[in-house]
This record gives sequence, structure tokens and C-alpha cells, in this order.
Amino acid sequence: MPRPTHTRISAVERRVQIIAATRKVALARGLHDLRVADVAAELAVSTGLIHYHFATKHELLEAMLRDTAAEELSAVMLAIADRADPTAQLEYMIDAYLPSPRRDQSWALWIDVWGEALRDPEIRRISEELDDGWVDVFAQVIAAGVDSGAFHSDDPVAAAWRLCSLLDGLGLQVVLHSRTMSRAQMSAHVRRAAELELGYQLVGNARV
Amino acid sequence: MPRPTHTRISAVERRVQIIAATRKVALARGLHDLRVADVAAELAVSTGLIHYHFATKHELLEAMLRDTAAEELSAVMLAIADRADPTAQLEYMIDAYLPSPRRDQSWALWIDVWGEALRDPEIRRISEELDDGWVDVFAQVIAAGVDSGAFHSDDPVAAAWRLCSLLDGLGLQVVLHSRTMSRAQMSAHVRRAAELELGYQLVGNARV
DNA sequence: ACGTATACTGATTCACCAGTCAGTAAGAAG
DNA sequence: CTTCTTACTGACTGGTGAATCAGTATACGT
Repeated sequence: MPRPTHTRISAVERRVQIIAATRKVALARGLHDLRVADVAAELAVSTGLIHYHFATKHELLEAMLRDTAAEELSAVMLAIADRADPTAQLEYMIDAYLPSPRRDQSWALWIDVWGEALRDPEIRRISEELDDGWVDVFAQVIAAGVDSGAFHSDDPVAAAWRLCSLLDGLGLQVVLHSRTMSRAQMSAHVRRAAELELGYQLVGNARV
Repeated sequence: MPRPTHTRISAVERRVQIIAATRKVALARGLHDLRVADVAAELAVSTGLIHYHFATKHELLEAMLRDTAAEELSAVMLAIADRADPTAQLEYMIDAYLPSPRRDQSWALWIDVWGEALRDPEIRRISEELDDGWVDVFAQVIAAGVDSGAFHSDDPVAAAWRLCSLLDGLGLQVVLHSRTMSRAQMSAHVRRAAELELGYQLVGNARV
């Protein structure tokens, strides 16, 4: 004799709630260890409710990742729009990409996503769009810098791919093997690579 | 009334067999989807036998990854020793790192390992040692090239970390999003980065 | 007030798979 | 040959967690 005890809210509102809770659990426990029951517990609702709104766990994760990726991208783009100077924009983007105590969970999430993406076309698509998004923004900033004479590059898009990929590879080291590489070392490496790539000195580039 | 029907072999031999079978299954099905039963099936033995030699699945994976990492590293080092010229050595290493139809499975394996390493200190250790190993070899080759005047770099180890991390980041794109980046594009990116980093022209560096 | 669409419950089902264990035989040692 | 160690079997157990579903209450429209 099951009986609902909780507040009824509209389906759209509930979906938003559930996605937020899913993100919270995924960041805390990791994508791999996330159980539908955890998400339900987070909202103090039944597991049945989660499945009422999302047919499968896979669908739930997909929605949450899509949402998170879009949010991350729009946050960077918004922050970039606030700055006029390409130099300041590049500085900001590099800082925003670096792992940090506050962002380590998010890095871990996307590293898990890479593994998931190997097996799952939908997830692969989401990860691809996020990567493309970052590269686009980097490329725009670099192109603007080339126009203003602050940087030079004969191919801003290619330079953006190299910078982004370097950030991915280095970030992986920092998150996985913090003993081997610190955030400060990573920062120095990226700044050095940006110097070489864009013929430009970023501030605060301590030697490794 | 269980009864053994198969050839008895020594424990050491069997362990080697099982590790090889585990690697095969992991490459084919992915680390994530590997079941102990698959490994047993691969050798046409019982699941009990696997657990007789490896107490847990985790122990089995650990042994297999340790083995695989060591093998990969010694293969590169051997190939490097065959070449006297630092330029040829660097060429070879970059080619060996690039994903290819033959190596895609191995890339997928290590990408899965990154995710696993997030949660597992032992696996993290193995991945760390492999990465350190590659960087060591790169650093030695670069240092040799600096001595011979072929490259210049004021910090071969740092340059090696940047090259290796770039390779990881780009390889990820190729394996995950082959539509976005091809092996040829990756190759061009790496060669371009090596040029910038080492002040040196590698052969065959087509523009992207 | 009444009916109906819809949000929600939670016990249950179902499948999966690592790890166990009692029993069995090969082959080395004496 | 007998004994004893060691490799090996395969049915079974136990834990896990996604997904189901019959039943229940709420809110909204009429």
C-alpha cells in the first residue's frame, strides 16, 4: 500500500531538481559509483520517482552531462565577454581550465566521461561538443589577439587545439598524479607553451 | 562431483597464461566490461581456476596492467637503443605514441585506466609509473639531441612533460572523436609543437 | 463536489557476477 | 605402489542495484 507523502511539483521542475541532484552525487561519489538510489536519497524521494522522470539511468546521466557541459561552456563565454583584452581573456581561460581543489571533482567527472565515451556514442557526442566548444573559444581569443597584435599565429584554430590538448594532458597528470605534477608546475608548462605558440609573454610565468 | 578435465601446468606458467588472456579480453571488451568468466572462457578453464591463482579480480587486473605497462616501456626503450640519431629516436617515439588501428585498443585500455585510477591507488601507481617512464625516455632523447646540437631546450625534462601531455590530450581526441581529429592531424600538431619546443624541423611535417 | 490526469511510493523482481567451497585427479616424493 | 601436495572443477551463494508495477494521493478542471 504505497502512498506518496511528498510535495507534488511539475514535471519540468522535478526534472531540473533531479538533474541537479544527479550532478551533486556524480561530483561527490564519481560517475562510476553513482546509483539511482543515491540521487533519490539526495532529494528524499523514492527511486521510483527518478524512473518516472527518466526511463533509464543512462538517460539520466546523459541529461545531466549535457546540462553540465552547456553550463560550463556558457560560464566561460560569459566571463570572456566581460574582458576586452585578449591577453586577459587567455589568462582567464587557462586559469579556469586548471584543476584546483574546487574543480578537481569536475575534472574527475570528465575523466570518467572519457572512459564512458569509449563505449557510448551519446556520451561521446557530449564530450565532443564540450571539447569543440572550448577550442572554439580559445580560437576566438587567439584570433582576436592576432588581430590586435598581441599574439601571432598563422593558424589560431590549430593553436587552440594544441593548447587545449596540452591542458587536457597536463590536467590529467595533476588530478591523477599530483605528486608528479603540481598545479603550479602545470601552470608554468602551459604558460611556456603559450609563449612558444603565440610568441607572447603571459604574466607570472615562473620557471618550473 | 566436480572433476578436472584439463592439463595441469605449473602455477607460474598458468599465471602468465591468465595474464595474457586477461589482456586479450581487456583489449577486446574494454577494462570496464571484463568479467572473470570471460578470462576463464578464453582459456577454456573454470572461473574457479582464475580465483585459485588470483584471489580477486582487482589483483588480476593489477597484475595484467603492471605487466602490460612494463612491456610497453621496454619495447620503446629497446627500439630507441637501436637508433643512434636523436632525431630518428624522437620520430620513432612520436609514431609509437600515436593511435593507429593497431594501437587503438591499447589507447582505449589506458583511457579506461585513467578513470579507474581516480578511485584506486594501486592502479594510479601503475599509470603514474608508465607516464613517468615515457617522460624519462623522451627527456633522455631530447637531452641527447641538445648535446648533439640537433635540438635546443633549456629544460629537457620540462619539454618532455609538455610533449607527452600534448600527446595524451591529442590522442584522446583521436580515439574518442576521430571525426574531429584524424591521426594525420594529430601527427602534424605534434610535429609543429616539437618544432616550437626544440627549435627543430622534423621530416614530413605537413600543415594541418 | 466529483472525476480524471498526473505525480509519486516502495516493495518486489530480475539479472548479473565476483568470490566460495567441497570434491577430484594428476603427478611428484618417498 | 602409496601418499600427499597442488592444480583444478563447477555448482552455488550472496550482494548489488536497475527497473517494474500495482496502488495511492494530490491538484486541477468542470
